[in-house]
Formats: sequence, structure tokens, C-alpha cells
Amino acid sequence: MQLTPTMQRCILHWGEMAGRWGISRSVAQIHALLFLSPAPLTAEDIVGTLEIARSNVSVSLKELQGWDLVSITHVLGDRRDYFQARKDIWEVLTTIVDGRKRREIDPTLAMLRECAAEAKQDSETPTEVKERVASMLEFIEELSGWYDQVRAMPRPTLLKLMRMGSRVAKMVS
Amino acid sequence: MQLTPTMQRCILHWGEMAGRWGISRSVAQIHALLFLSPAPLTAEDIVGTLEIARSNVSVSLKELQGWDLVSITHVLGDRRDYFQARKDIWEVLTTIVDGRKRREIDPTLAMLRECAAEAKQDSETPTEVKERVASMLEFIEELSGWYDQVRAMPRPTLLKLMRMGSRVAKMVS
DNA sequence: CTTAAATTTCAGTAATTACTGAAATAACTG
DNA sequence: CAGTTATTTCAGTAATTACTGAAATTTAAG
Repeated sequence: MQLTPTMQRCILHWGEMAGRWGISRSVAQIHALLFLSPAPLTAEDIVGTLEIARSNVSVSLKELQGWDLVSITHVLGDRRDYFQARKDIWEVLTTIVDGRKRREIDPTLAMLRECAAEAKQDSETPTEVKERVASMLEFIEELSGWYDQVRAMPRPTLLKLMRMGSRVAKMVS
Repeated sequence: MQLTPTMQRCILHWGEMAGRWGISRSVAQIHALLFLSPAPLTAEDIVGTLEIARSNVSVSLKELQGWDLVSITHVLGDRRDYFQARKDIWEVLTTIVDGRKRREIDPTLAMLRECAAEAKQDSETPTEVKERVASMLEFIEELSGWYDQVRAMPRPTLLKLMRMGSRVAKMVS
């Protein structure tokens, strides 16, 4: 897997963005490489292309599989694992958002629910603070519920709605 | 500013989430504290409450101001700066998303545009890769444009639309 | 079952990022 | 303007996170 300058640029940029979103550079680079690659790659291919340690590739691939962004395939007569990334960009996005919702939003919601419950028999926390916790909880719950509904729509519907842009507002005005 | 257990829990949780989104713990904790706090706080108040170095508070506050999430106020007869966070949760969210779009999405779009242009007089990059770059560019541009339109809607409209959930789909079906 | 290839684990280390504290600067007061 | 308080800067260090390489494990072929 020889990288052309264009591919290299995409992969490096992806790696740089990773840090800003709390993702390790290797994971992001491997994901970018597999996303661009026309064919599935072996772990060794990745080592050769990105020049990172074999063990790092192994761990990063496991993480990408944990995110459900990468899967394993096999080639007849070859016992090595071949890795491929989801290619449908829309799916890539929803998969990532679903994952972050589950790993970060849901636990935060749980925490806020507990805090809100706790706040009821808690006389020391100022009323204003309690209200803010409550409104935060309500807000995230509402957004979360909205996301679940949108997520369940058939994609063509969603696409049409998206392409309407702000014209959907005519419905409610 | 004495923290009650409930407040402490919120602040600590916020700090823990921060790392996963590429934000430093101190910045997140300070933001959480100011968000919860009924009244504006001085830098020293924050030092006392969160037990972090004065200099760290200073730098973190600058960052939060850079994100437009925190602003300075003053108290008559007191020359210290008092800091307050945006309290409207909806605004907090849009401010953060706007910021991340500007800092991360826009540069990525620029990179993709350049790659797509570059790809035209580039014979070595495989056609499939070029297509993937192009489709990615198109996808992010579309999403980005959609966000701008939604962002420009009046908030009551947006709220109504949101509360309709998947019922908006009736428009296009 | 033995051997070899592929993969994973994990302790140690490197790289990065976050934080501190001392010193400098800025902003005000009398 | 000298003195005081508030704030910022930044070099050094601590803490965290990412990565490597050697060893162990798994998997399959002969």
C-alpha cells in the first residue's frame, strides 16, 4: 500500500484532528487509511504504510472494531486477517455519534438524574444550582430523545428533510 | 464558594468527560463551576474552590473566553475581574458547536477541497480514492450548509421542530 | 503433535499535554 | 510616582496518554 501525496495528506490531517476529539493519532490514521483504501488491508500492510509498531496496529484495530467502524474479512487460502472500514460516510457518522452518545452522553444523563434526585433531600445546595442541574438534565434528555427519533427515520426521508434546510420551518410557522 | 456534594459531583464528572473530547480537565471544571454558580466568581474564588494553581485558572479562563463561553464582569468598588459563564444551555451548546465547526470542520473542508482539486491532475492516486475524497467533501459540505441554515432559524421555530420529532417526516413522505 | 505464522498482551519508555510556581507585567490607589 | 494588588507569562516539572518491542498466546498447516 504505497501512499500518494494526496492520500498522505488526508491521513495526516485526520490524525491531527484526532487529538482535538480525544482520539489517538494512530487510531485515526489507521481509520483514514482503511477508509480510503480500495481493498481490505492486513495489519502488516498498515505497519508498512504508516510506520507504526505492529502491536499498536493490533490495539488500534481492536478499538476501531469496538467502535464498529472496522471489520475483518478473509481471503481464501490466506489465514491473515484483512481489515476494512465502513465506506458509507453517512453510516460512519451515525456510528460514531451513536457510540459517543452511548459512552459519554448516557452516563452523563445518569449522573444528572442521580444529582437531580439527590438534590431533593439536600438542603445545602442552593436552589439556583438545583434548577440549573434540572434544566440541564431536561435539555439533554430532550436532545437525546430527538436524536433517537431522527436516527430511526429511513435515510431517504432524512436526506430529503436535510435538503429542505430551513424550509422545513414552514411547517410550524 | 463552598461546594456541596452534588455540585462537586457535577464538576468532577464534567472534568472526566473533558478528556474524551480533547479538552483539559481544569478548563472543564472551571466551566462547570461557573455554569453552576449563582453569582460571578473571581479567579481567587476558583483557586479556592477547585484547588488548582492561580496561573492555571488564568490560562483556562482565557481559553473559555476564547470559546465565548465565559465573560468578565465587574463589581463596583472592586477592581478584580469577576467571571460568569453563559447560563442558557441551548446557547452553550450552539456556542460550542459553532466553535468546533470553525476550528475543526472548516479546516478539514479546506483540506478536502485542496485534495479534491489536486486529485484532478494526479494520475497516481487511484480513482476509488479520489471518489471517496470527493464524496466525503460533498457530505461534509452538505451537513455544514444544513447546520448553518438550522442555526439561523429563530429558536422557537427550532424548538417546535425538535418537539415534533419524527413527525416532521410527514412533510416529505 | 510439531512447527511456523499471525496476533495479542503488557511492562517499560517515549511523547505529549497539563499544571505549577516564580517572576514579570499591568492596573489601580493614595 | 511609589506602593499595592491583580493578572499574565513561561520555563520547568508532573501527570497522562500513546507507543514500542519482547514475550506469550492463539491459530492453523504439515
